[in-house]
Amino acid sequence: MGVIRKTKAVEVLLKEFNTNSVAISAKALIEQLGDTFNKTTIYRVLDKLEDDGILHSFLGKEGLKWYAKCNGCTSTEHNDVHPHFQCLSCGRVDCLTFTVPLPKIPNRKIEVTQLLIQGKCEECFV
Amino acid sequence: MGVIRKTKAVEVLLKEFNTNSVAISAKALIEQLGDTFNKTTIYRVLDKLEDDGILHSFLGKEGLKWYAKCNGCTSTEHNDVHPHFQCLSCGRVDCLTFTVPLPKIPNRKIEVTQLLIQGKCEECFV
DNA sequence: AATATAACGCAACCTTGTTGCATTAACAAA
DNA sequence: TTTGTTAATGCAACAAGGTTGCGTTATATT
Ligand SMILES: [Mn+2]
Ligand SMILES: [Mn+2]
Ligand SMILES: [Zn+2]
Ligand SMILES: [Zn+2]
Repeated sequence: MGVIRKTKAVEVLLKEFNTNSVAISAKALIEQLGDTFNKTTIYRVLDKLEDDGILHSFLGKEGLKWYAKCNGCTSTEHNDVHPHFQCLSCGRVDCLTFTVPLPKIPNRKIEVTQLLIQGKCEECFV
Repeated sequence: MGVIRKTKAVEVLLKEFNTNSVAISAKALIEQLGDTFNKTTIYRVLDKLEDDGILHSFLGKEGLKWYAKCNGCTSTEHNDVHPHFQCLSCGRVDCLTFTVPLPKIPNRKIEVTQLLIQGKCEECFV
């Protein structure tokens, strides 16, 4: 189940995702807020916000867990699935708005697709 | 640098990938061979075989590291990059032979793309 | 204000993977 | 075949990201 009480931690984490439009890793949030909140709390709040359809998560480089705001998802329906882009120079990660059409794979049922594109972002691309 | 001496561990691991056509996780190899070889050895041999262009690696569900045989790669050129499919029922992972065309992303340079498709494999798809 | 319990902090733990170092074994030269 | 070089191994200790259990705190309801 998701968030029930509007605690300080929920408030601060939500603000973090509302002021930044990029994705944020759990690791970065702990580095940034670890003095204010215990890392267990941060992991738990992120998890609950994902349950609520407010955030979605995905794995970046080296298997690190990243979170970003959802668009039009609910606790019952997580529909906004999309590729993510990770800059190999500055580390920045963001959501891409397009979807890639996959070819039919015979006799297999596709349930999830996760696409991570790595390269140089607008800032780092000369 | 890659493998220089044909040791027992190299031999056994290579056979593992030659008799199975699927991908194998480092974790599974350690579970299977951990009595015969130290896990450190297994990790190191896999790493070297990848350097040699004999194996390629990628991250599966939950950030676990998987390895599979390369086709036509060398130590200097790792060209066979492709999507992977992980069955959510039986856990089996294999390489997909197609490539997905990505749209141009303005002002960004794409260097790597990793696509993991999850669902039900031929065996588990009813 | 009193109560119920969701959320928290803390410590201890788990898992995958890595590092340093002494020992062993592959391989080629003698 | 013996010897010498050093790549590869085993072991123990560590690292990092994340999880769990439990006693305490604070939010929300009455
Ligand atoms: Mn979403
Ligand atoms: Mn390859
Ligand atoms: Zn960048
Ligand atoms: Zn399957």
